[in-house]
Amino acid sequence: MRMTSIFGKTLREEPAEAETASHRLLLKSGMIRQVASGIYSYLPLAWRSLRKIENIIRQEMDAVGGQEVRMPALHPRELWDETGRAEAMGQTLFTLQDRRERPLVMAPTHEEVFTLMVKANVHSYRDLPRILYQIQTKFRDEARPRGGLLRVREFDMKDAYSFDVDAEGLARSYDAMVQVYKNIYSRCGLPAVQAEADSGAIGGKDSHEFILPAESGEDVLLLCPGCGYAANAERAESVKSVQAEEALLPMSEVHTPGVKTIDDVAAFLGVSKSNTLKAVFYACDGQVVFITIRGDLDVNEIKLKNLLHCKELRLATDGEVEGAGLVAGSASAVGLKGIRSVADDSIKLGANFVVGANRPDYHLLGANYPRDFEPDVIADIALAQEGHDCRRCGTPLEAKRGIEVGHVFKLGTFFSESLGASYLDNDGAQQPIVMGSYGIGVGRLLSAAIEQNHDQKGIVFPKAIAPYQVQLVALNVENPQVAEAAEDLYQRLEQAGLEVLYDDRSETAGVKFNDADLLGFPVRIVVSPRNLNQGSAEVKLRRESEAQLVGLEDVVGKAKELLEAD
RNA sequence: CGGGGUGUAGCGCAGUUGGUAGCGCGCUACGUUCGGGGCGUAGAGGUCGCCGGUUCGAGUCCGGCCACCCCGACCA
Repeated sequence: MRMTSIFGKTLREEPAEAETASHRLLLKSGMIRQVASGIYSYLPLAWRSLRKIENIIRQEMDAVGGQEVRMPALHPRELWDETGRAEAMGQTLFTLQDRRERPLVMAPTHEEVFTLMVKANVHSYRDLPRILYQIQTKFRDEARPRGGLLRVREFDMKDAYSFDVDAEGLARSYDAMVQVYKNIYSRCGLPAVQAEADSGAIGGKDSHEFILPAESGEDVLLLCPGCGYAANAERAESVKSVQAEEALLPMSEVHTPGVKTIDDVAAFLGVSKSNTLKAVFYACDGQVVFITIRGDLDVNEIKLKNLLHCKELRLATDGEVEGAGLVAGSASAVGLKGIRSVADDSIKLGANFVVGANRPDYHLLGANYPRDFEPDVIADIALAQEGHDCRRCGTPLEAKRGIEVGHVFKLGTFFSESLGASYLDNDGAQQPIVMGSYGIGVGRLLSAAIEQNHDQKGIVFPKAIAPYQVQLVALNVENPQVAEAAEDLYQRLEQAGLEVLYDDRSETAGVKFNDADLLGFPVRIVVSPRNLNQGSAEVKLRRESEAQLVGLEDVVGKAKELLEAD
């Protein structure tokens, strides 16, 4: 392709809208164009890269026996009502009506239609296992699209679904898919970390996310440098310190005028925060829930939401707290009646806690579980944080922001049971099909790859996903010798099967070099009067600063060699 | 949905007390220059986000709306 022919232009000035590196570089290089919030057009360079990513995904999926299919993006809403997901997805689901006012949805994912298709085509254990996938457009009305292609409302996604006879089969499919994902990231130049993830209210038991550490990411990853444990902060567990054993003291009241927060209580009474219990009030589908957690810890709302099985969880309003007869700032579960009470298991790790006295300006000393209070449920609902110790090896955990570049779920039988997808086992008994689901966003992978691979001057494309492999730069194209040599080289490079973008514009050297650095193809070849005087051209990798002079006849070989070694 | 910000040429921006809209980049033509965004001359390019109001007159003042960006909440 010639630079004078290609559709799309690089920008000289920084796009004002873009803050994250990949967004800025995608706009500046003229690869994408925004149409509306979270909706983008892809120009030829971006599209070539996206197709390369898709093909890598196809190759890896096919290698484990995945079969590519194609599902509709438009679904009848009743299908989503049947599994309850229309309600669960809420406003994220794009909905519309057809001319007869029948409700439809623009599909955000495809568990339902895949399950139905399998229901129609799988009847026996002999038809299993299967792994099906598609690469197709998804629609999600995200509350806040951001970061260019990082979070958008319309995007191409590879979604795969596994269908097995039992949990053991699912485990095999799941492991195979995990390996597929690792291969994909490695080929795309992404050091993604496999992390334990929350599977959501409808997901099954096991779930992992693949997270690329990056400042621009939206997720928080907790990593153990000691043993490699990695988990999304939504789900991570950590060691809660254990207080030294001490004899139980009787409860006694203490006057604490104006003291409300845990910090104030600990400071006023001269105790550590882990010697206090904190009361937090949530509204779970409108019902006030009383949470008790040790003062040094915070509530993980995802864990709490999963525990309570509620659709909507939020902090209770002041009105709701008062209405429930609770005293904010001096509340505790001691003597609590008529309100659902949940506690973090940290209440067992210590004794003689300071708690609220349930009347303003007073606290209680020497509160002990279960002598003085007994919550309805005790579970791990604490937020793991940086500096907490790893559950497995005790090393302090590190926190990193990251981009979720893939998510795998063990779904179990939720969808097969709600939609009636079953098979006959070899005893002739009906069994629900056991499912897994696996997703990768193609555009997010591209932007993540750029987040990971760029420098001050521009993109440094990993070779497998670069729109072109070679940028051929001719300086002084008006010079007939340069034009002739560059044309000849261009032909020979293409004949050798290399993908070349030939910069045949009459621009100055600075413009061309800056554009070459911005676009960031792996190999740059420079033809100029200076090089031609030595019968040579210059060959250089984008990620290296030093070029080498190579005889014109050897340039094609050198370019191939560099690409293979890269 | 809460908080903050921005809408003027393809991109980046200026526009004073209200008086018929400007700069840089890019684009077109010509000339010059030629190894890291060179220079000159001449051009083309605008419903000033939208609607309403005030006024002789609104990019500018007032009211309403819309869009986009950032932080947070949310995210099967």
